[in-house]
Formats: sequence, structure tokens, C-alpha cells
Amino acid sequence: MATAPDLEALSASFEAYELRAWREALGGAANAEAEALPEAVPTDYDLVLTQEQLNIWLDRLAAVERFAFDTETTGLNYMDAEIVGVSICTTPGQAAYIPFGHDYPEAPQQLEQSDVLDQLSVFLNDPKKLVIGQNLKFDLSILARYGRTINAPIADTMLESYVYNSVATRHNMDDLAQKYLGRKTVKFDEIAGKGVKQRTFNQIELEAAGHYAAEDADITFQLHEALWPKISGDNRLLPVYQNLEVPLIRVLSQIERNGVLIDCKMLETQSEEITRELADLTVTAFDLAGETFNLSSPKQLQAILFEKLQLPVLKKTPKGQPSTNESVLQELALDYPLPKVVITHRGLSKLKSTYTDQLPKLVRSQSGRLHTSYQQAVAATGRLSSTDPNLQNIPIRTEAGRRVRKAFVAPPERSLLAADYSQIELRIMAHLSGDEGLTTAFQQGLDIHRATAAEVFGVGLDAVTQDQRRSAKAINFGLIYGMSAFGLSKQLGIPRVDAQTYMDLYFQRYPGVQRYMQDIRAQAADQGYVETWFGRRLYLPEIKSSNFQMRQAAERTAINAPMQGTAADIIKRAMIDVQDWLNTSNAPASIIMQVHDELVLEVDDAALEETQAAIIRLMCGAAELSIPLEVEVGVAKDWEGAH
DNA sequence: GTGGCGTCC
DNA sequence: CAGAGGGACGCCACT
Repeated sequence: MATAPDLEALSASFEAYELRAWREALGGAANAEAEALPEAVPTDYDLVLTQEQLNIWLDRLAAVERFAFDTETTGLNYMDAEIVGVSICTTPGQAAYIPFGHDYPEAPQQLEQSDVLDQLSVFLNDPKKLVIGQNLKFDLSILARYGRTINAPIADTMLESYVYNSVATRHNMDDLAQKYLGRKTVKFDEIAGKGVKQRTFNQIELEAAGHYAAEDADITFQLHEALWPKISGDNRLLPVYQNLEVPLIRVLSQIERNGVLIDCKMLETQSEEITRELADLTVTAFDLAGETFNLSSPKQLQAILFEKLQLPVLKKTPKGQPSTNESVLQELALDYPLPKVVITHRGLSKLKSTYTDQLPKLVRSQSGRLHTSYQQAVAATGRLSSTDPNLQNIPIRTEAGRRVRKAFVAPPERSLLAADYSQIELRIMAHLSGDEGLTTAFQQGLDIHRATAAEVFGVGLDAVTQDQRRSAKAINFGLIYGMSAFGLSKQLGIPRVDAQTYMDLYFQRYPGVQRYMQDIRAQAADQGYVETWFGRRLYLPEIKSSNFQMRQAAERTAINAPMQGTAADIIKRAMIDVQDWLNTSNAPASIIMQVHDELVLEVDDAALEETQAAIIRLMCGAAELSIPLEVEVGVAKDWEGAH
């Protein structure tokens, strides 16, 4: 065990560290950003190793109404990272690190973990305090594993930055400190090293760790001071931040920790089957090519198809290479045998490498469950994204792909309930544009693609053909993405003039939609941003670009973002309401996934009926639009069956 | 690290 | 005239 700590020497070296950092902060004050930067303050960081030292900070916490809080852990995975210390900051420049899990040889005696957490919990759960964090979802999840909560009101600087401007910067602390405080921070790599030699935080010497951790809390506090006024003083952004993003933090933390049960055996069997099929396809492909090559290499495939076999080049990649993507291969497959084999191989290979091989690796053996991470400050439009693994792109389109979803299962006596918004983005288009025809069609509960087809092609609802409906569907989706007549013609495989005729007819029948598209472009150019119905803002600096392509792309985003973003806001509202209902009703159910317009819950079979009714009520009630929101629900023992 | 591709909504 | 579909994540090949 470590020898008695020489607190004085440690303290001295810690101060030297402070001095260097302080000079650096002053030196680095120059900043090219347009944001007005706050004055730099001197730093006074404490390393808390004794109860006497901790008492000073407990007094400070008692005296303030808000403080920044950060946990330091052995890793970034919220399911197994262990907490090694916490840092707090009560006023700019003044912060402390309270270590309790540093265990390198010679590590000084530290306070006891549960003692520290007990004493801090008083303040972390005080309804009169504000706890400020940077990505608090992580801290909440870690603490939850130690049976601890933060029930005090919370603020999150990552989300403040995201709501203030989702695209101006990435929302990690180092970038935010640079942009909003003009301050260079100590990077984790600088104290822990990188690559295979990287040490975990428990192995970092306390003087370096203490400075790093205290700085984290200090920066977080200062970021809140810089960013909060930008949000609180804006009556559009404030509700988005306060009523959506902040409450969602706790919901996401809960969903992530719930996880989803996976049938690994099933996925392994699928992998083996795919391996056999891939081997067969490879043999066939080599035979057709007259030589062996790597079917997974677009470059090698391109050489075979377009040089050796002299197939026509239908499309080039942005870099000028002949494209071998699926639409090209589909077209070539009409005349040649090899492309078809490649398509099949690609599909199966994707399935195996991304899903059937990978998902089981991420399943926790103790529980059989998979725990994704939802990123709340990544997508510019307000959507969530999912990583490690991405559960928002699990296949559904093809039969082979859907088999993967069969491996997402419920435990005995429980079922999966999948609830998805029906045509939510089109409904939002009807709402935002105020178009009468589209609104009426939704109010009458019509099949919207069929109704559109009837209008565009001038036939009765019953007379709409499959092909007409398919065209109408392509137009509807194309409009949401800002697609041109050219794009529509590609999509439908029809001449461009015909596609143009369809679009003209569409706009004749739904003039409100056309007006909306024009207005939103003008608004974007005028204000430099567009908004969702809830007030979330997306800046589009490139809307004024002199580059035609950049400008066009920005205009398409201007059209799409209010619809995609409003849908994102609505499901966020629904998630908060559903989790609230689960908490208060004690229903034996939990949310386990979100896929943009769909929520998946795991529910006790005995409680399916009440739960389903509540979910529908809450999701439909998440927003009052000029047309009703509709939700489709499926229940089954696996995710595939729930659709 | 970048490019190409493919999965989802 | 030319270019012409929004938002993500992740795998593989290649440099």
C-alpha cells in the first residue's frame, strides 16, 4: 500500500502545475472567433485528499445555488467504466478534484468513495441547486451503477451549445472551451498518453489528474456562464433546451441502460449460413470474371467490369472513377451476368460484417443485452444518432436483412412493442405549408400516396394503379428531401420531361406546398437559418454561397430540416412523456430503442393492453398540429414480428 | 485518414 | 450552362 502522502510536496508541485496552466491560458487568449469572449480568470485548483479539505468544499457547495460537476472514470463505456474521482466548481477559476480510486504504486491515501459520494449526494439531489455538467448523460449513467442519482435540476453545456448553434462547432468540451472561452484546455491524451500505451484515469498521478479534472469542472462552469444567457434570452431556443433536450438526458440514460436482449445463437447461425453463400457467390464471380479478385474492393471490381470486360460506364464517383454502386450494377445486370452476383455478394457481405458478426460481440454476457449510445448533440437537424452499435440502421428492407431483427427479442413473459409514427414528415409538411388539399387528405385518414396519385393523375381514388401510387410516393418523399425533376426521373426510371410534368401537376394540386418551398428558401436566405415548429434553429451559412452547388445543397437542407427537425422534436417530446408515464404509473415496461419515428418498448405480457393504449395516447399527443398524428403499433416476441 | 459503398429513417 | 436527394454510422480497401 502507498506510503503516507507528503501532502505539502504534492501541494507544491500542484501549484507549479497551476502556474504553468495559468500562464498558458493568458498567452492563448487571442482568438479569431467573432464571439465576444469573457475575461480570463486566474485558476485556483484544489486536490482534496482529507475530510478537512472536503469540508471547505462542502461549505462552498452549501453556499452557492449552482455548481459544475464531473466524474472521472476508467473509461468511456457507461456500462463498465469505474468511477475514480469527481470534480466540482463553484465559481469561475475555483475548482477541486476529489480522487478516491487512483491506485498506481505510490498513490497517496485518498478519501473513501462511498463517503465522498454520500456527502456530495446531498447537493446533487437538492432541488434548490443547479448541477451543471458537460454531457451529463454519462455522469448520470455512471452514478446510477453506484446507486446514486442527480435529482437536482440539471444544465448541460454540450446541449446548450447544440441548441444555440448545432453546426458552428463540435460540442465536445475542448472545442467549446476554445470557441466560447478562448481557452486551450489540457487534452486527455496529454496526461494519459495515446494508443496502446494510454493509461486509464486511475493510473494518472494525482497532480496531473487533479489539474485536468478540476479544469473540466471549471470550464464547464464557465461555459454555462457563457452559453446560458444565449439560450435563456431567446424565447424560441429556451423551450427547446429546457423542455426537450434537458429532460431527454435522463430518458436517454435510462433507455441506454435498459438495453435490448439479443439472441446471439441466432445471429451466429446466420453468420455461418452467409459464409457458405458468400463462398458460392465468389466462385461464380471468379468464373464470370475469368480471374480471381477481391469482390469487396470497388477499385478491383471497377478494373474487372470496365477495363477487362469493357462494360459501359454509367456513372462516375465524385473523384471521377467509374462508379460500381448498386444502382449502376442493377442497370448493368440487365445485360450482363456478373453485376447481379456482385450485388448479392455485397448485400450478404454487408449483413455479415456489420450485423451478424458484430452485434454478438457487443452483447454483455452477464445480461445477454446490447447497450447502444444515443448521441444527443450530433445531427444538425435535431435528430438523435446511435453508435456502438448503431441500432438505427438495422436492416428491414430485404428478407435476409429482416432476419437480423428476429434476433432482437423479449425475455420470457415479456414482448416487444414497436410504435411508429405514420407518415410523420409528410404530416408535418402539410402542417407547416398549410396546404389545404394535403391537410384534407390527412384529416380524412386517406392513404396519402394513393390520394396524391389520384390528384396528380386525375383519377378516382379507386382507379389509382400500383404504378401511379409508386410514382406519387416517390414524389412525396422527393419533396421532403428537396429533390429535383431530374432526381425524380432517375428514381422512377422515366424521362425527365415526364418527371417534370408530374411535379408541375403536383404543385398545381398542392399549391400550398409549392409556396412553402419557395418561402422557406427565401427565409433561409433572408435570416441565414430555418426553424422547426418547436423553435429549434439550423443555421445555413452556405445559403449565400457563390458556389452554385453549395447554395443548392443548402436550399435542399432548408426545405428538409424543418420537417426532419420537427419530427425529431415531436418524438423527443413523446419519449419524455412516455418515460414520465412509466415512472409514475410503475407500468412493468421500459423503452429500449428509438429509431427516428419509432419507439420500441419491452413490456410484461400481462400489461400489454394498458401500455399500448398509453403509448398511443402519449405519442399522438406529443404535438398539436393542424392534422392528427397517427401511431401504428405492433407487438411480438421479436422486433421483426412487431412490424 | 479518405473514399466508396450500403444500411436505416 | 451544369448539376441535380435530407440526416446519420460503419465496414472495407487503400494510402
